[in-house]
Amino acid sequence: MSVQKSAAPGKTHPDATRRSERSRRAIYDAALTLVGEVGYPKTTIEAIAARAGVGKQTIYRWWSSKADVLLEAFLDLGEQAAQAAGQESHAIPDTGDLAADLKAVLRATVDELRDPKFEAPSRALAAEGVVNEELGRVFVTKLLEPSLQLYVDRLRSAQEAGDIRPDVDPRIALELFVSPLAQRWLQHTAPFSYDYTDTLVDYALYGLAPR
Amino acid sequence: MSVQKSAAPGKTHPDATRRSERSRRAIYDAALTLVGEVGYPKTTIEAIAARAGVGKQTIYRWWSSKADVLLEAFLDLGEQAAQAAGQESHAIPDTGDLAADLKAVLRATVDELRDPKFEAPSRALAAEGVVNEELGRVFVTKLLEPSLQLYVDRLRSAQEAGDIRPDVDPRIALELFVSPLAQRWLQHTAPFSYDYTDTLVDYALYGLAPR
Amino acid sequence: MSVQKSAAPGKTHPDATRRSERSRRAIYDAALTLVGEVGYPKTTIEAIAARAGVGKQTIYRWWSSKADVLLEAFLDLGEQAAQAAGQESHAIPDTGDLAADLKAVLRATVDELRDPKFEAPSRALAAEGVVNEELGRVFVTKLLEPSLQLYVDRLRSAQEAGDIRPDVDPRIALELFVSPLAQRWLQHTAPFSYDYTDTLVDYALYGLAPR
Amino acid sequence: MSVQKSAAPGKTHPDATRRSERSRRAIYDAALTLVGEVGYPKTTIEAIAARAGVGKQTIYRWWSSKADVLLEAFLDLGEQAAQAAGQESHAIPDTGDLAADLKAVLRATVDELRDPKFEAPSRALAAEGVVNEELGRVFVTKLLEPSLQLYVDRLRSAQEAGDIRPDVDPRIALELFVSPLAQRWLQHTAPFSYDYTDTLVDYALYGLAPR
DNA sequence: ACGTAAGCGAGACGGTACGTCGTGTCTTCGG
DNA sequence: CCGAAGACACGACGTACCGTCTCGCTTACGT
Repeated sequence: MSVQKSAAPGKTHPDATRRSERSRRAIYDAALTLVGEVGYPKTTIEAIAARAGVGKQTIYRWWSSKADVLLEAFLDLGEQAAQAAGQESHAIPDTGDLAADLKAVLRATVDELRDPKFEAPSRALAAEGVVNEELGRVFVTKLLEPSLQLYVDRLRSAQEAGDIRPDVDPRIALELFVSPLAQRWLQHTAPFSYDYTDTLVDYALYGLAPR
Repeated sequence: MSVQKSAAPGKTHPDATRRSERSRRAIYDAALTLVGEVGYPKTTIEAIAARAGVGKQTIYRWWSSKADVLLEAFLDLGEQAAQAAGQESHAIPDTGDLAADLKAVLRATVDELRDPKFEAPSRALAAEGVVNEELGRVFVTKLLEPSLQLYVDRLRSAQEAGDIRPDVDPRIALELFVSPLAQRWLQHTAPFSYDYTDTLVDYALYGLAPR
Repeated sequence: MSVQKSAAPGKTHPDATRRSERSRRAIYDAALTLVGEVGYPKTTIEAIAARAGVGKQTIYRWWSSKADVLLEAFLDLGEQAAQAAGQESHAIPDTGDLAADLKAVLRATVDELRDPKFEAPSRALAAEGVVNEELGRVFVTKLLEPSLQLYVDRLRSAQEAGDIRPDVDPRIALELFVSPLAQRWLQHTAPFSYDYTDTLVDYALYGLAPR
Repeated sequence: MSVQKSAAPGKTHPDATRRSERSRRAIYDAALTLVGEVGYPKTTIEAIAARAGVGKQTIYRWWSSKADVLLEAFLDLGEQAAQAAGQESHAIPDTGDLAADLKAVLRATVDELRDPKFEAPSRALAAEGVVNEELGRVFVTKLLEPSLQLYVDRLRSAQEAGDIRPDVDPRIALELFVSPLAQRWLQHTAPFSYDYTDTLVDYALYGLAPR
């Protein structure tokens, strides 16, 4: 996968120093636009090349598949957004009130998942990752886990403050409220709302059984 | 979508009474087999037709897409499995020990998700459902929700027994342990084990905060 | 070929006495109309059946091919025209002036060949006959030769009158003026006119060499 | 039609300078071979492509129809034969004896029409030309008329020599012996022989009426 | 008069070929 | 010497007809 940093053992990339930055950007833009317009399955490499004003070979030279192009385009989009947002931290706030902090972050996540600009490509990537293990691995590693790690950090801090039982595994704990939201979004099993995410946090923190 | 009960407003199906049961079965078998053998993306309608000994048109006559064929084939597989299992109830056991009951069911689910016979087609359908809302809707309605309803029933019973707080919404509550498992399976975010599902049940029932 | 009267040695026709005259007529009409409208190659048996309000099998029951249907339809058209024209003889007039008689008949032929009602089907049949020897044989036997025989008769009469050399073979002689006209019509090698057919008769009767 | 020289007003051909000569030749060969083997109607574009080891698209890129492919293949065959024959003139011999010269050429024509190598494709093209005016036009222009022009030349020479009446139109005169032969061949109206063509020349030159 | 067997309209079926589109490779040519 | 342009072999698409095969349903015999 092109995303890897280390040199692939097989055929290596051409000289990256001579690469046209112009083309790279145009391809990212075209790919994201097309996925938004016609959906992932109808987005073709030929169309991306045509829209980007680029030869097909220029795409095949640097990426191995449509999914690969889109994945890098999406990563790039994220980086750009991050830079645009300046140094605004992605860390989860730590006001001392764990429930409130988690609810706030999940509400922000709800908003983000509803942003149509991100929806089409991220949904496409998630779907491809379900079926294509290689891409899925990269998707999780590069995009998903870094986000989840923020929850791990906040939960550890809560453990130190005594708000979470010390024997709880934060990496599993975060799934109690993150995964339900993810599933509702991915599989349209049910709509989501602020109320819903708030409830998730309450249930997760205090459990279902009577205290 | 062929799965719909109501007559479609657009072009209607041909006379279903004259339909060849033989062909229908052969197509289901071929579709499931091929998805298992070469994966969903490389499964083509031409190959299904050839393998089933059927004209392509016979597929296009009754289904609107590859995804539609596979969905029905999978539904049919489920029905057959259900019938084969006779009246053996799918209900979640109710021994009075809620945690034990849930852990047992989730362990069984883990086993099922690992069964390669079911994995390829269900993964394919789930992925398609992520990106194709119409199919996703049917997938959820016909396959997912009926299974989830069983948890709702068991949780309600637990509420009556006083094992779950009465103000808890069972439909949301079940997501605390089902969705994390689903996400690990779908997105390969992390491997799953009996330990993991046991932990999920414990966290969900008793919460993360100190009691 | 269905046109044959004698029972074919192989599979025999179904009971002809129960045949639906209504369907037969409707099929002839539909076939001729369609050939006129969309041309022979785009005329399909399915379309003929649909247009005639007839099941496909009713066509396959009585005819062996599209060409066969059209041939019979055209023969029937000719018979109908003949009957409509009453007993008006098709014989070539014999006024005693051979050249004038031939010119008159050829002028009538020119008119007929230009009648669009006849053009499409007869052109289609002629073309099919070029490539399909079996049909070509029937076409020539049933349609072409009977017409040519009329010229043979007239030329023989002229031989008796001393207007044609007695050693001339009339069957060959008629081709001197009939075939050129046929070729111009069939192959669009050149347009035809009354002048042209008059010239043909003159050349044929008196030769090219100085007298 | 691809044969046209002028740029078509509609969609234009792709860049002809990059065209694969190899493919072109292989397609010609495959087309002619297949027409010879299975006949024109059973010759499919798919089969031509497969036999030629070529993608279907490469055929559709350069030709508009099966007939068009075959026409060019046949024209090419003629050109190759012409080149192979070197500068050997195609002109009709002029020994001074017009009748003998014509008889000789017609006898050669009879032989050529019987050559199975030429028969299948030329018959197929002629048939197609009967029904498809556009192709017919090209067929006549490129193949038929150039041959007929040779007769025009010889007849004019005969006129200068006084062997043909000066008021005779050579373009019409040649049809007296060429068209009958053509019709017998095309429509199987009757078999042909050297005797027959000899007779045609005699009748045509000296007429049917007593001298 | 009444089955019963045929022709009939209808149309689903297994196939073949169509003409188009996209893939990934390869070659040509211009900046 | 990279990159745009695009021709190429390949293969799947979804459609159109082919010719065969049931389906009921008349319709007309032959007992």
